Amino acid sequence: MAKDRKIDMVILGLLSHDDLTGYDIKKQIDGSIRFFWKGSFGSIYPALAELEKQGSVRRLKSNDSSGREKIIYSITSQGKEILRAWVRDEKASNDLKYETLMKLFFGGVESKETSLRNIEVFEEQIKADLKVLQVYKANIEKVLDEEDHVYFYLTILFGIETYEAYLKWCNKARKVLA
Amino acid sequence: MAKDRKIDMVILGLLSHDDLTGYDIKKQIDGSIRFFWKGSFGSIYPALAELEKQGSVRRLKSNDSSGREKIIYSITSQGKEILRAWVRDEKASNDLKYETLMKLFFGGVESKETSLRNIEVFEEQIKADLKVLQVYKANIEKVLDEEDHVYFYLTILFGIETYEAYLKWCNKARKVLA
DNA sequence: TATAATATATATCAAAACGATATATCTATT
DNA sequence: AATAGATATATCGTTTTGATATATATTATA
Repeated sequence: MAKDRKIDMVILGLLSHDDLTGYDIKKQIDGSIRFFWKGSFGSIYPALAELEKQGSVRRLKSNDSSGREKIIYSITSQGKEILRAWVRDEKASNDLKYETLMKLFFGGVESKETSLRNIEVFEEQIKADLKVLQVYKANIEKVLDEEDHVYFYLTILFGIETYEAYLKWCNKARKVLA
Repeated sequence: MAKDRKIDMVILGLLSHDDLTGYDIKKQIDGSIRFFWKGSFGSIYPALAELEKQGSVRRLKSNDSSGREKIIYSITSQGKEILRAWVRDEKASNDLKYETLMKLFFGGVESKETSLRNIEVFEEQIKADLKVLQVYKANIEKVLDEEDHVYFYLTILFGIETYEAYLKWCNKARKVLA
């Protein structure tokens, strides 16, 4: 047991760049890092509460004049050290769950047209995501000289490289099935 | 709630090819489909028990003469229909969790050497997996004429295509960091 | 031949994550 | 003024993970 909660590292990582609310964290996960990670409110909010209890993050006063509740979190020096230790740790689990591929793997139980359709749906999604990635790439290339942007840039390149490979595979797969 | 359990589809899919034990299912997940899916005993055994209760799989008599307990499962016609309906359903969630990429994304909190090392570890793993995939490919190309093997072949091609893209990215990433 | 190590096989459990839902406020649009 | 959508926190049942326990069978090695 005592599994390491990966969501903690996402949170600490994002907070190492900026002070954020739980909602902000979710937005960033669904935005710039969605090409290699995902996370839900159901894990973010409880994790923030525990990280605060542990002293890895602290609550900033919400200077929102309205009654709207909003909790802005900030990383502490302890949190920074935990993040650094995790980055230094060589072991990393890279897990993918491609339901599309699983449907294709078991495609023999249905018609060839069904599999072709599943490939098509996958392809459409990838094409849409690739467009977004290319916009990210163009924007970040303008500010690449700033130190921290290099790391963001690398993950964008990863997304583009893999998504282009997916599209290449879609074409091959179509030919093999035909 | 009432989320659809993906592990059920893995199990039904694998049982649509062969009668298997829970242990066999785990071996197949860790073998031929590990390039796009993963699953643990903790989900397999409870899922098998529930699928049996639902009538989607049935228990075959273990004709093992020894005292060794061994439960061989077989898919029922109901199970086959559930599997087919899932394959026909266009929606599919393709989720990846690349801890390596996350470490790189937050690489700014540590030295450049640390990030280069993380890339190196990733690259070694991918190279090893790629070799396995190429062996699979060579073997399956000998029996490609058999109907069901085409679908396996497609997933192998997917693995090779994406892993080669990862390696290309590793080289690019090294250059960008340098 | 004994014995140690590894593979086979099922099962369970706490911790983690998912995905959906509830609640409420703020902002923009019609 | 009404409505729709974005912001924001929180919780809950379900699913999955990853580790561990238990026991037998097989293979390797001393």
